[in-house]
Amino acid sequence: MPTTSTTTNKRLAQGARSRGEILDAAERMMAVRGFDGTSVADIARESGLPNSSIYWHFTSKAGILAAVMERGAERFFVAVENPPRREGESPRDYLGRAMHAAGAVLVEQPDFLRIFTLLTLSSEDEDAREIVARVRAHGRASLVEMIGRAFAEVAPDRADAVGEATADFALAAFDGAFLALQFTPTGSHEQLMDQLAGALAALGGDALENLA
Amino acid sequence: MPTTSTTTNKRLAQGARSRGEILDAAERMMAVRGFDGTSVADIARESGLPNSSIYWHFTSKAGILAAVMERGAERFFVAVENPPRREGESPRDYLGRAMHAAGAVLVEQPDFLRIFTLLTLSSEDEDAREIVARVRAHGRASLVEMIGRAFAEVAPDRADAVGEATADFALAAFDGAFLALQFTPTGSHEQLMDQLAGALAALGGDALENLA
Amino acid sequence: MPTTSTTTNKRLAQGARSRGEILDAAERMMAVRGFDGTSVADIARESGLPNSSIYWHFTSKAGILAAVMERGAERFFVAVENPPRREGESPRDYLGRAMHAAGAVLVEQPDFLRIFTLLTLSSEDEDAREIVARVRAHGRASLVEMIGRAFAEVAPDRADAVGEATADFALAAFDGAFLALQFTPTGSHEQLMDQLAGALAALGGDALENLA
Amino acid sequence: MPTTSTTTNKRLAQGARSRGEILDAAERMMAVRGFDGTSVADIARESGLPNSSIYWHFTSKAGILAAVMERGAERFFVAVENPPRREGESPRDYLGRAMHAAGAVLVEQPDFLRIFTLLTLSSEDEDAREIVARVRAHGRASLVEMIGRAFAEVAPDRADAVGEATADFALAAFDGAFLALQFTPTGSHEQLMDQLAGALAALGGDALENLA
DNA sequence: AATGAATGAGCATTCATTCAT
DNA sequence: CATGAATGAATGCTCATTCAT
Repeated sequence: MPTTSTTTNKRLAQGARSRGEILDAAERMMAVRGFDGTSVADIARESGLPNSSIYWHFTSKAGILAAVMERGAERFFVAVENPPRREGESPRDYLGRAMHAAGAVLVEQPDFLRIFTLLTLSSEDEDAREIVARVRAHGRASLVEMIGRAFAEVAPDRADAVGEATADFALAAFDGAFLALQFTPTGSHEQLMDQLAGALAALGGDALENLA
Repeated sequence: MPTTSTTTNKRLAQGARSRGEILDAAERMMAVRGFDGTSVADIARESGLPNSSIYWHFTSKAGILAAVMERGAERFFVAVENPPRREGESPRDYLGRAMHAAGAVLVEQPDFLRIFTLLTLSSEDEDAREIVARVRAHGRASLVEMIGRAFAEVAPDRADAVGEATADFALAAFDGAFLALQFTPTGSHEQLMDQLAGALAALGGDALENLA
Repeated sequence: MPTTSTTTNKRLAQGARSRGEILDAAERMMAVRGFDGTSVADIARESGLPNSSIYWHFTSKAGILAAVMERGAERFFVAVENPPRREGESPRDYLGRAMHAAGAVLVEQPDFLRIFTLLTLSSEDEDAREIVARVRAHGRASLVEMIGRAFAEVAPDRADAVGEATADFALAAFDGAFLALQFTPTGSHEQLMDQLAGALAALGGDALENLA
Repeated sequence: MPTTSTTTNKRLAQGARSRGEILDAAERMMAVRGFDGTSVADIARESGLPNSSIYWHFTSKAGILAAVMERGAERFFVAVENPPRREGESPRDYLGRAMHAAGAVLVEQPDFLRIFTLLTLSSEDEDAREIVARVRAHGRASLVEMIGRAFAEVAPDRADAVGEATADFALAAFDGAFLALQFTPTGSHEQLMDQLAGALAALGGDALENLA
């Protein structure tokens, strides 16, 4: 593992570069072949570094996955910020805009999402489950906020409750859209996002009534 | 009159039983650890047969997966039959009933669906892709029919078009519901199915107007 | 193993046919891939019989080899009969004719000779060594006789001694010719045989003088 | 000035030593049991290194064979240098001396020659065939030169043609001598070499006349 | 900050052989 | 006369990991 001493910056820089290259290689390969299907030797070959150098930067293969996910989650969290609401905008219109923005992550970070989804399905590993839980919770929170913001004007008091009531459905549809895209890479995620916005507007309206 | 003696049949029957046990073991393990995470030795141990016996029944590890999927797909196709519509039933009500029935597969055949979803994400293999394609196509067709049936009374001429327009969204939401359930095994798939029915009723109504 | 009882001839005939097909398949494959390189499963596939049927006809894989060699040796012994001498024919001329005839075996029984040569090189096995010894001894004896016959007229009393003195060299050259042919299948074995006849005529002449 | 430190060299040297030991073990075993008859585990046991270490030094079992042959061919090429001719020496006498020297390789490099001959017989592999072709071509060229040198004085203009005309026969006899020695390890290769010299002197004389 | 060499455990697969039928 | 099913031992090879340098 790298020392934190104040040796020449060049070494530090080179170290960081190598680390990044390993993570890039690992992310690319694991997205395609999965965690088990990607060997440390594969990552070494892909990154151009010798096998053993990987163990200087990471303690284990699982450690690489953890680092890939950590970096990916960071980027993901940055990307899923909801847009501000425009005055007078209907819930349906806001949801359309926000969902469209959120959908960008489907095509911009497919590698991260593939590994993430694979992890959702196979994680017996404790560390992995924790990351999955954190990312899912964050994604859900973002959807809760999005839906809440959509209904903030028409029902300021019950907006949050509406978000809470429909977020799981929204998250499921979002996940499913990603899955569909994996199988049909040419598919239109934009139509799916738009339909999801429509669905949430309707479901939200229903929930609003039930909460009355 | 069969020429094969009863003694021969006994031998054959035992062979078929062994084959089935191998498939059971493989399905169970691959659903949990994935294809790469499941070794042939694992399957052997789980099925109680020696490693080499597996190769009497299947030509390769990939062949086991293919057989697991084939058998699973058959069972799946049997299970996803849509219920008949009741007279006077609203689209929303029929969709609620049908979706609820369809949702049963989520808890009844989780192993098959796990492997199937894993395969959707990682399949570079040609044979695997073909099975995935077949099952997805069948599932989608079933949803098209379900939605069409729901709107058959209110718009006999445009019912099929409505199904076609919303099936991809429905499929995505269905997939996503399964995914959510994998991460939160205690979650309520019934609520998700009910919300999906509501969403489809709304989206279907919209589509109906656009088609007018 | 087959019973020797007087059951219907049909069964016996079928048994013999199967046995022969196994031997044919084994000879073909072992000539190309060697003994170790040929699996029982290979022979089964090539002969069209199930794996286990082979063990009804032969006790072991080594037993198949033994049978292949036995049959091959029989055929070989039939083929290497030397032609009779013509009156007044010079040693060189007779050797030319006889060597040419003997050379036919090089192209007519290449499979047997390949396995035989392979066996010469690798045989640790006792049974194999014995067969090799028998065939080599027979081949050598045939050459002794050939050379003896060639010189029978010019030196009736020392002809056999001449054969004895040059047979090892003749055998070596013969073996080497076969080897060369394996590497260069298009090569001319006839020229080699003719040169061998010339060489033996010369060496025989020398030997004749030394024996005087 | 080499940049590699002495400590690094130590590591490298040990690696080279291990590689050599693997080759030694492989050569020894393959000469006795053939390529197929020698397992990687055998080589590992014989060399004292674990199975997996062999794969650090070589990419495959076939790669080991290739390396064994490469090294063996190099040594072989060094060993088969023909001696210079002495003034006034007869073709027969020179051939006797040269053939005797060449025959040394039969007892000094039996392992290489065994593997080489085995390869001649069984090589379907392309790389193997290439090495066999190279070694055979080199050996033949050496014999051409030997015979040419023998006749250089008595027929300076036709000496090369004589070599060319008899080299294939010489090569065959040489191969055959090796083969005979494998079957009868106690046999006298020296007598065979001497007879081969005699045969070549005679055949060469004939060829000389035909070329006149 | 890195890396060449090594290693024990495990991988998918094939082996020669057996045996109940 | 024949064979479907099975099996323990081995096959060539890859795995994640370690460590001296």
